[in-house]
Amino acid sequence: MKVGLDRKKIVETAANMADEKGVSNITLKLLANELGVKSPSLYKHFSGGLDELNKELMLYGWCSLENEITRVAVGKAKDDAIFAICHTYRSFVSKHKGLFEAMQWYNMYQSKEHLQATQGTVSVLFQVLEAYGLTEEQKVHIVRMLRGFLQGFTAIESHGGYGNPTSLDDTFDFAIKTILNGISDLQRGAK
Amino acid sequence: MKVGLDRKKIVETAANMADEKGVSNITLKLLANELGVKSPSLYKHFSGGLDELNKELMLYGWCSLENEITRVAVGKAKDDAIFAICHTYRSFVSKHKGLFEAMQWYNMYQSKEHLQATQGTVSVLFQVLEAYGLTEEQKVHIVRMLRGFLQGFTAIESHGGYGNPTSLDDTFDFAIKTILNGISDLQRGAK
DNA sequence: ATAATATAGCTAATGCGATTAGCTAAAAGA
DNA sequence: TCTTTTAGCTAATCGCATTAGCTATATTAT
Repeated sequence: MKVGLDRKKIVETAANMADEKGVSNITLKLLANELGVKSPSLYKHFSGGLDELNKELMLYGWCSLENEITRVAVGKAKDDAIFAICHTYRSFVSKHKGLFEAMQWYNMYQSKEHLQATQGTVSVLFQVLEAYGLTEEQKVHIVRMLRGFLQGFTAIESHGGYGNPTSLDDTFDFAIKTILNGISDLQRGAK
Repeated sequence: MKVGLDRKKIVETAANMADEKGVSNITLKLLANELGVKSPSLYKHFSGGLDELNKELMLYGWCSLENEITRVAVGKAKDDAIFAICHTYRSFVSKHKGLFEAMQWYNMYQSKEHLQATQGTVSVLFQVLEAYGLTEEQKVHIVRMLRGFLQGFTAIESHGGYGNPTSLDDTFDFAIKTILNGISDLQRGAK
């Protein structure tokens, strides 16, 4: 007793468990067990129970992704930076399938707090886009397209939804290149 | 008693319920209630219980989407057809947020049967791409990119994840156009 | 038409995990 | 040292999924 838990330790353990067993298979009982504690004790740290834990898991996931992305984008610009960010995103998802599932649940928990969750990641993208001399609106389109593609592609990939034997790496790079071309077109004012 | 249920009626009711309350809030109790029956009775139609129901929900969703997409693509070719398909996909999701959630769960249920679920939708896309004279591999890349973008964009949109006031319609059309440009580049053999 | 069989739906019972209530002892502070 | 907080515990409640076994309606065969 008096194990000395805190929210951080709990969330991290839950994140690992999510990656191992899938986020929907996390139970307070299992989690408590893993932490050497009984399940009701977790309410001392998460009064909102399982719901609150899932919310924290989501925030934790986006925060981790933001950190990885920010780190990899340091010292890179333009297409280089975008490539690096996209690859980091994809590899993050492949390493954290369970956590990524939780990250997509910012539906159940809609509020400013949760909209902000993705904000960090989004703002890194915006910052990189500064270098291209686009209008605000154009940047918004690009960021949204990138986010949409990244989330969809990685979700499908991590669920084994792409059946064809063709290389997924090639598809991924092709897609990024296509989006980068879209940026070029905007720069040179193509319709 | 002897209400005369069948799987179809149950799945359709569940689909509506998913769209109203969210797929995670479907309980056999509520569903049975809605159908004028007690929850254990549902096991006579779905021996696998809630799991099997969710699986059927997923299959039903992809099948519905495939139908809508196929119907709208009749008599259209190339960019026209792709635009129409994408818009249909997006509007399907906005009309069926709950069902769409279920459709994304083809992870829990991975098997050939479930990989086939998306197959119908995918093959419509392939068919449309025939007209562009691309290689098999190029078609695979395009289809994957389209699927990734469509799923990600609509998921984020339906969760209210795009916070900016800029028009989402514009972003959507911009993205499709960008992908269509990618097709053109492939045709003319751009690097 | 009648008897035999199958089955949709029901009630009662089980089980499990989330959550709540109330207790206790370790830790922090006056 | 005395008080207060609080992390963790046990016991109890609740709701929902699921199972077991019953019954009456349909269906099929005779």
